[in-house]
Amino acid sequence: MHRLQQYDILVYMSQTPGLRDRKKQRTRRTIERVALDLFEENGFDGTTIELIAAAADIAPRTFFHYFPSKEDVVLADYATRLDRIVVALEAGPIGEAPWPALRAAFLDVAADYETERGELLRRFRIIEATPSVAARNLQIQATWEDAVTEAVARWLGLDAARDLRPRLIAGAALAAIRASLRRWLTDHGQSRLPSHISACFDLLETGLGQVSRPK
Amino acid sequence: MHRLQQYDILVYMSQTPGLRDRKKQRTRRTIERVALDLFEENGFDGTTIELIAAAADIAPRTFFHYFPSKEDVVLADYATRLDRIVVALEAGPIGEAPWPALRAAFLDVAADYETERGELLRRFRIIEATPSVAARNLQIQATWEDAVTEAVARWLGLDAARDLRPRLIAGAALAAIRASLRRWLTDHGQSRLPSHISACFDLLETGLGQVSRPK
DNA sequence: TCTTGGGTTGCAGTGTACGCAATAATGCAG
DNA sequence: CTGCATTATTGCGTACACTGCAACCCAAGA
Repeated sequence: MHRLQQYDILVYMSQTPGLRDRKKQRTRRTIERVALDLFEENGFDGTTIELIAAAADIAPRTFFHYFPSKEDVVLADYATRLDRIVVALEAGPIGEAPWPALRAAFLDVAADYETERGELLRRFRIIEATPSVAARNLQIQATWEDAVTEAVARWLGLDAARDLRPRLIAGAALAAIRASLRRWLTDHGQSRLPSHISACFDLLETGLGQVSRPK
Repeated sequence: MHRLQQYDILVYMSQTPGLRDRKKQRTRRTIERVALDLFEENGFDGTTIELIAAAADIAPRTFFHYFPSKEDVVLADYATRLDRIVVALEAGPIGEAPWPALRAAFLDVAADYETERGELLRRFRIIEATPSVAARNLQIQATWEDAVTEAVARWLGLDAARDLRPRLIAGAALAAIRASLRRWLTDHGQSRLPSHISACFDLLETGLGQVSRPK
C-alpha cells in the first residue's frame, strides 16, 4: 500500500505538473483552438479579443495572461521551435564547416513541419492574409537570424559584429527556409519540404552564380 | 512676352506643383523633422501622436493624412527607394545572368545610403531600439523581396510560384544588404558600404561553402 | 467673383493592451 | 481536513493608435 502510494505520487508528478498547470495548458489550447476557428470565420481583424474570450469562456483580461498579443496566438509555436534550433546549433561542431550542421538543424525543423502539416497550413493562411500577423512573423524570423548568426560566428571563430559573413550565412539559410516553405505551401504541402531545403542549401554552398536561364 | 509667359508656366509647373502641394510637402517635412527629434528625446513609445502634432503645429487628426502610422514616419523613404529599385530591375537583362544587374541595382541604393549617412544613422538607431518600428521595417523588406523575386524570375524565364530559386536568390541578396548594413552601422558609417555589398555578392555567387575558420 | 475640390479640423467611437486591486482557486503544511 | 501562502482570474479604469464622419476653410480655376 505504501509502495503503491509512492508510485502514484511519482506518476502524478512526472505526467502532470500539478492540476494547476494542467488546467493552464488546457485553457491555453482552448484559446488557441477557438481563436483560430474565429480567425478563419471572421478574419483576423474581424475577430476581437472580447469575442475570443467569450468563446473560450474566460474574461477578456485573462487573454493577455496567456498571449502577449492577438498576433501571438497564431505564431506562439515559433518561439518554442527557435529554442530547439538554438539547442541544436549550440551542439554544433566548432571549427568545422558550418553547413552540414546548419543543414541538419533545419531539416530537423522541416520534419516537424511535415508532421503538423494541416495545422501549419491553417496558420500560414492566416499569416498571409493578415499584414499585422505577417509583420510579427518576420519579427520572430529576425530573432532566428540573430541566433543562427551567433552560432555560425562561434563555429567559425569570428566576431559577428565585425565580420559580415556569419550574418550573410544565417540570412541566406533563412532565405532558403522561406523559399522552400513558400514552395511547399503553394502545393498545399504535397511536395517534400526536406528536398526543397536540401536543394536550396546545395545552391548556397556551391554558388548561386550557376543558376541560369533554362534552354 | 508670350514666350516668356509660357516659360514661366513651365518653370512654375516643374519646380513648384502649386502653392497647395508646396505647403503639403513642407508640412510633411516638418512632421518628419519634429517627430524624429521627439523620438530621440523621449523614445518612440514615449512620444504620442498628440505630442508630435502639437510640436508640428497641426491637429492630431491631420497626422494620419500624411502618414498611415507612427512607424511610417521613420520608414517612409524606404517605400520610395523600392520604386527606384524596381524600375532598375525592370530594365534588367532578360536571359542573361541575373547577378551583374542585381549587384548594380543594390550598389546604386548603397550610394544613396552613403550620401544620407547622418539621416540614415538617426533613423536606424530608432529602428533598432523600437520593436514595432523594426517589425514594420521587416515588412517593407518583405515587399522588396517579393519585387526582386519577380524580377529575377522574369530574367531567368522561371515561374516564381513553381521554382524556388528566384526567391532564394532574392532572399540571399537582401540578406547581403542586411549583413552589409549592419556592419556599416556598427562603425557609424565609417567603412565603405559598397565594398561590403560587393564582398557579400562575391560570396553568394561563388558559394558560401568556401567560408571556413581562419587559421 | 464664385464655385469647386482638396486639406484641415473636431468629435465620437473602436479596439488593443496595461496597471492595479479585489477575489477565487489551488498547493501545501500542520 | 483545515488554515495559510501562492498564483490565477477577473473587473475596472486608463492610455493610446487609428478610423469615419461632417463641418469648415482656403487655394485653384472658370
